[in-house]
Formats: sequence, structure tokens, C-alpha cells
Amino acid sequence: MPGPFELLVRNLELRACLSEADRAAIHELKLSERSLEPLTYLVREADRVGQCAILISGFAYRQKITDAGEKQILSILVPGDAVDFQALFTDVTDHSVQMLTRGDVGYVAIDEFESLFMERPNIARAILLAVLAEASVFREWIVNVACRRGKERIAHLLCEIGVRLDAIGLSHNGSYDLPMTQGDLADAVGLSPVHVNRSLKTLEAESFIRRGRGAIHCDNWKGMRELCGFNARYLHLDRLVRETE
Amino acid sequence: MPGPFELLVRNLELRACLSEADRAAIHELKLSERSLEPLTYLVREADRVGQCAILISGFAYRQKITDAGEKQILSILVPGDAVDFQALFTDVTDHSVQMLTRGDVGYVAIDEFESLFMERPNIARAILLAVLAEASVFREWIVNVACRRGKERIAHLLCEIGVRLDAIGLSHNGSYDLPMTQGDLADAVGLSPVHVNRSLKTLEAESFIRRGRGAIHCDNWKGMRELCGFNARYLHLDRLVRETE
DNA sequence: CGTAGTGTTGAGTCAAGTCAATGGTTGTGG
DNA sequence: CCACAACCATTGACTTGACTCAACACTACG
Repeated sequence: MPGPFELLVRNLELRACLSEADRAAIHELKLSERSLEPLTYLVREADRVGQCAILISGFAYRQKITDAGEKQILSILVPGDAVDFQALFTDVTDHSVQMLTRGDVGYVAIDEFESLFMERPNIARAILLAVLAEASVFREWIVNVACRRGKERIAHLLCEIGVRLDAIGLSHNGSYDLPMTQGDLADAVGLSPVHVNRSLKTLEAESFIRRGRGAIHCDNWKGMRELCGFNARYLHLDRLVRETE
Repeated sequence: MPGPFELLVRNLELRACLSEADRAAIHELKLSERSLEPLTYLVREADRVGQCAILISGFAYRQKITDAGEKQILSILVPGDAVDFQALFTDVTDHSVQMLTRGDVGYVAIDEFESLFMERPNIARAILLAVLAEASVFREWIVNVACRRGKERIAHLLCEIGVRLDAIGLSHNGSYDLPMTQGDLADAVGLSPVHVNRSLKTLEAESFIRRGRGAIHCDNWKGMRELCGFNARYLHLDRLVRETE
């Protein structure tokens, strides 16, 4: 089980290069760890934040509630993800982050993170790239919700989660644990829970997936990807970075 | 008419503080200016980019095409916006940027911009904040497309553009030039052109807006904002920045 | 003055939503 | 160990927002 700093470093190095000194500086951060229950807020909309959280284990999601009371999930956070780079240098958040499952979170004081950003260009670059990659995921979600039909929309989400979990070693033979209810999925893809249920059943009937108590099995990722036009490029999980060291 | 560097500096200083030296460094960038026709690509998906473009006049949009051939507009760019911070340190883009109107664009070599980022923490911070603000806009677009009905969706887009144009002095008495066809609007909000037409007519019939050859007039922004639950916070246009200089 | 792009309108269809009832599972407390 | 509650998944019946197709009007421009 990798420690919080290993996770963070690994996450940042997905897209950028750090020097030995950079890694050491990260390891010198003061971190307080906490175990959180499902539905706990990591960040609450319109809050001021003094801490920067890193997800160590478990899942979380970004989320926004409209005036009409509708909840929209904006992205899924997996272990290693920094919860809130937006807290750097800004005061007020525009959305919330909530635990999806029970899990552990590490907190670092914002100021320390900010110092790292201002004093270590490599780390600044790594953070920028992480934020850019996140923005790219948001763009793809716009496309997903705006352009695709129910079934394809869900398939796309399942593909994304599959690839991301694979990248951190949390999937096995194309199967992974997905602790989201159908209601959660509905909030993520902008469909009603009833329609999510029907679409999932269709995906299963067409033998794209199998389901079993909170797990997704897929023996045909190729078919899934073709079904929904999934192209992992937008995740920027390969280190296509020009070195400037 | 402000020059390209003034526009860029002003844009960056919307959210972060720059020192005199930072501003000077930006003004020393070598910039080549070009005038572009509508539909010209500023960035093309899967391209490698050597230039970083800044929109000087006119409008542009980010855009993605699905396998099924559907076009989705992801955001609108207005004068002063940097077209492609994503080009910094990364090689391949995941979406395209196209001119909406005729307009002028300034090009800076990526390497120069990257040096600025690596050597000037204040500028790095300003760029990070610009990227974070853009990500925030993407999130709101997810909500817009996923949660709101046709009429509200369009109203929300009109509110956003109104506020952003206002911030750069391109609106007058709540009216502004909007050089988007109904087809463009459809691609931006994920509706069919026909439905956009009907929704716009409804908005006009309910006297939220008036329309006249490529312009939007609104005498009742308050009503518009309430109609669609628009809250400008997500645009992060006020400089809510903790000073660290 | 014709052509092409855009805007407008109507009619019919369909994907997805809503409402409502039924089953299953898990967990808890008596 | 059972009864109950709470939550989630499933299914059917019906409604509706939005799409498609198709025709027609307007405007700008060469």
C-alpha cells in the first residue's frame, strides 16, 4: 500500500518530470491523515478552504447542485487524485467534493502547497499539467452529456473509469469495483435512475458487461469503446511531455 | 484599441497579481500577428502545436467532433483569451479551436511562454488561475447541458456571454453583438437548431430578450438570471486572490 | 436576380422522463 | 433468529421535451 506522498508524486509524474529535490520537498510536507465516511464533504461550495486534500484510498466525486435542486456529478476522483488544486491562490470554490465510499484523505496546509508552487517550477508545471488534464476530462464530459444517447453515455463513463482504475492498478482482467449506485450513475451522466437501469440492462443483454454486487465486468472493452466512441487520449495518462529540465 | 500584450496582461491580472517586471517580461515576447477568416482553425485536434495563440479581436470557440459526426462547442473565446495554455509542456491537443468571426490573433512561440512559466512564479500562478477558471466554466457547462431544459440552457449561455463581454467592455446597456447562428448555439447547448429557434422565440415572447441581426438585447438580466439559475461566481472574474508577493 | 445560408413553422416520432408498484439486500435491534 | 426499516434495483404504463423531416421565408451577396 503506497503512502500518501508516493501516491501524489506518482500522480504528478504521470504527466511531468520531477527532480529528486522536488520529490523530497513533497515528502517534507506536513500531512494529517483522516478516515472519512461516505457522503462526507471534502470541499463545500462557496466555502473558504485552508487545506488541500489528497485522496489516498476510496472514491470521491465533484458535484454541483442547481437551483432546481438537481445534483450533477462532474467527475470521479480515484486514489492519488488531488482533490482541490483550485484552492491554490483562490478563496472561494464553485462546487463541492464528496466522498463516494469510505476512504482515507491526507490534508496539507494550502500555504505549504503554494510555496511549493512558487518556489519549484517543476512542481508548478506538474500541477498545471494535472489541472489541464482535469479540464480535458470536463470537456469530454460535456460532449458525453450533450452528444451521446443514454446507453453510449453510460458506456463511455464505464470506459473512462475502467481506464483510470487500470492506470492505478485497481482493475483486474477488465473488471473493477464500482461503488456507485444507479442513482449516482444517473447524476453523473444526466439521465434518470430509471433510464440508467434500463441502459445497464441493455448493455448486459448485449453482453458488453456483466454486473455483480458493485462490480463491473467487461470482456469486450474493444466493443465498448467502439460503441461509444471512447478514445483515451483525453485522459492524458501517457507522459507526452516535452522535457525542459 | 488595446494592443495584444495589454489584452493578455489584463486577462491574467483578472485573477492574479503581476509585478512590473512580470509585465515587462510579457511585453518582451516576440509576437506575430495575423488576421483570420471565420472557420479558420487556431488549433486542430491531435495536432502538435508550436505556437501559443492569443485572441486579439473577434470571437472563437473550442470544439470537438464525435465519431458520430456531431459537433459540440465547448466554450466561447473572447478577445484577450489565451487560446491554448494546454499547448504548454504537452504535445497533443484533444480538441480544436476555430474562429467564429473574422478576427486578429497573436502568436507567441511556445518555448518563450514556457520559459516565462518556469522563471516567473507570478506568471505561472496567473496562468494556473486562468486555467482553473476555464475548468470552472467547463464544469458549469456540464451542469447546463445535463440539468437544464432547452429554454433555460440557452438563457444561461446568453447570461454567461453577456457577463464576459461586459467584463471586457464589449456590451452596451445590456446588449451585445452575438455573431453566432442558431446552429452554432445549438452546437453549444446540445440542442437541435429547430429547438434553439423555438426556445429563442419563447424567450423573446416572454420579453426576456429582443433580437436584431446578430445582436442580443436584454432589459431584464435579473429575470434572465433567475430563470436559469445563473450565478456568475463560476466565471471567477473578480480578483479574489490571496496575495503572496 | 439567382443562390446559399439562415431563420421560421408545422407535423409526426422517439428517447427519455415521471409516477408508481414490487422485489431484493443489508443492517439493526429486540 | 426474526421483524422491520431503509435503500436500492427492477419493471410497467404513461407523458413529454426534444428531434427529425420537410417546406417555406428572409436576407445578403456576387
